[in-house]
Amino acid sequence: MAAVLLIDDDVELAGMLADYLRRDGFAVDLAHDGESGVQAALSGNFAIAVLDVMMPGISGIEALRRIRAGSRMPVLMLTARGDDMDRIVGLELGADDYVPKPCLPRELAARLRAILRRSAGAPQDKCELAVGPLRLHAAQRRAEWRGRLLELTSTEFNLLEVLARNAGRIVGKDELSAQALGRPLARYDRSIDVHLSSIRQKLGLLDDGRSPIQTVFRQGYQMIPG
Amino acid sequence: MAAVLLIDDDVELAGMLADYLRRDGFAVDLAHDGESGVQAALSGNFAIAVLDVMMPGISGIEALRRIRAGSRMPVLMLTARGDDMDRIVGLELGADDYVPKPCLPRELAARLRAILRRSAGAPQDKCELAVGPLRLHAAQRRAEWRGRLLELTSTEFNLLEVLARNAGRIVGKDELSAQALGRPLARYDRSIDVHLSSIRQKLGLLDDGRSPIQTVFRQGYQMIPG
DNA sequence: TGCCGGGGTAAAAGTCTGTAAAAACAGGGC
DNA sequence: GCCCTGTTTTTACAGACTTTTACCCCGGCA
Repeated sequence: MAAVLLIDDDVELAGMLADYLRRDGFAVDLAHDGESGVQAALSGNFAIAVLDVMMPGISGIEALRRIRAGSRMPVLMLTARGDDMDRIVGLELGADDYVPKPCLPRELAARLRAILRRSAGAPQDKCELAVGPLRLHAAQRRAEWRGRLLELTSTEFNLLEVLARNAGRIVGKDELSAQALGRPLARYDRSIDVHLSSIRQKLGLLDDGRSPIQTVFRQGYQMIPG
Repeated sequence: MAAVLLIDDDVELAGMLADYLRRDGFAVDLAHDGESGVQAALSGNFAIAVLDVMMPGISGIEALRRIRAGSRMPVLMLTARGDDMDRIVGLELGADDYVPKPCLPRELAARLRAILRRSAGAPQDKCELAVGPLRLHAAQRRAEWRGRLLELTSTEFNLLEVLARNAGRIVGKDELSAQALGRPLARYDRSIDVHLSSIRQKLGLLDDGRSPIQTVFRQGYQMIPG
């Protein structure tokens, strides 16, 4: 069934939760520290991650930030009760839900199912995207151009993905910054332009000699649909 | 980029949602009661409205009814969880989606994007436009004249597109400015004239030696259909 | 005829974008 | 901790695009 990644340093508690979830029909893998958790989350093998906020080493917040730098997978955070600070910071970083800890396994399972149901409905996630000569495997973060594997950095992939998902529509720089860089666009910020420049170099041209990503002066960029 | 109108009497919650949406790349304006919300929605300045069902004064349902009386803009409703009654009534009135409240900002953003994507696709004027020797592929921002690719700047393309969509009709400068430049026409503004001039140079003449874009003194410009 | 409000267009002025290169950052190994 | 390496952001400047300015023409009207 759904593959869940449970990231929690408390080995015993995590084990218990995992058992319950497995009995409930989930496939569960464990990570007991932030480092390996982030790595596993980015492997693309999980449908959702459950992340403990309080961990030695990288905190849950930091782990979430790193996951979000490379993936939009759903993340549910386990947080100390009433810890609003974390809640707000986490929301900005794009956590999908919170469950106060200690929690009832049954509630956790219910929330997981709710999130999965939601994200299955949202046309956002992970199938495969093809736009003209470009193919994106969002779940694996792989991109091909005319069948050749593209060597993109993480940010470049994010940008390309946002543009591809909105192919045919003009996407503003502010939106690109928010979605691909995870921060609002500041005045005089040229990051988007610079990354776009390198993406264009790596891609190449369309059959008619134009760039697959068009600049619309003062409005943004638009990927040409296929 | 996309302009969102958020109508909710809970000032604090609305403010938080607005902040999140702005960080996510939306342009957000707020209305804190139904009256002003409906008015703003009908101003035509927003791509989508988010409407709280529970409000003092006019309810969300009534607000939706009034908006629908004057506009077909997308409307997303925030509704108390499980409030099926409202859901059904709202659906009949033509709401585009529901999000249970309290809601996760991230989910709201995702749904907004989904609706906008849908409604961008719906008016399928995206396909091809042919006016005389001119062919326009709006979704690809591509223009051909007698089969040859035209090298137009962004603004030139916008102008040409507006004229082509209204081929045979006189389009006023104020309308051209609003649609192609995205701002109202100011006194002494000659931008339209200048861009038209360069478009004419890039196009060339019709078979009968006239310009494909005619000037109608004091009224505007007209593309010759055919 | 001479003035006036428009429009055509070249060129100046002001903005925005492309891109190379430097600087700042982050992760991994020692 | 410190260095090495690859990535992201900032900086700088050149070039492209848009808007403003200026000057010319046209036609209507007193």
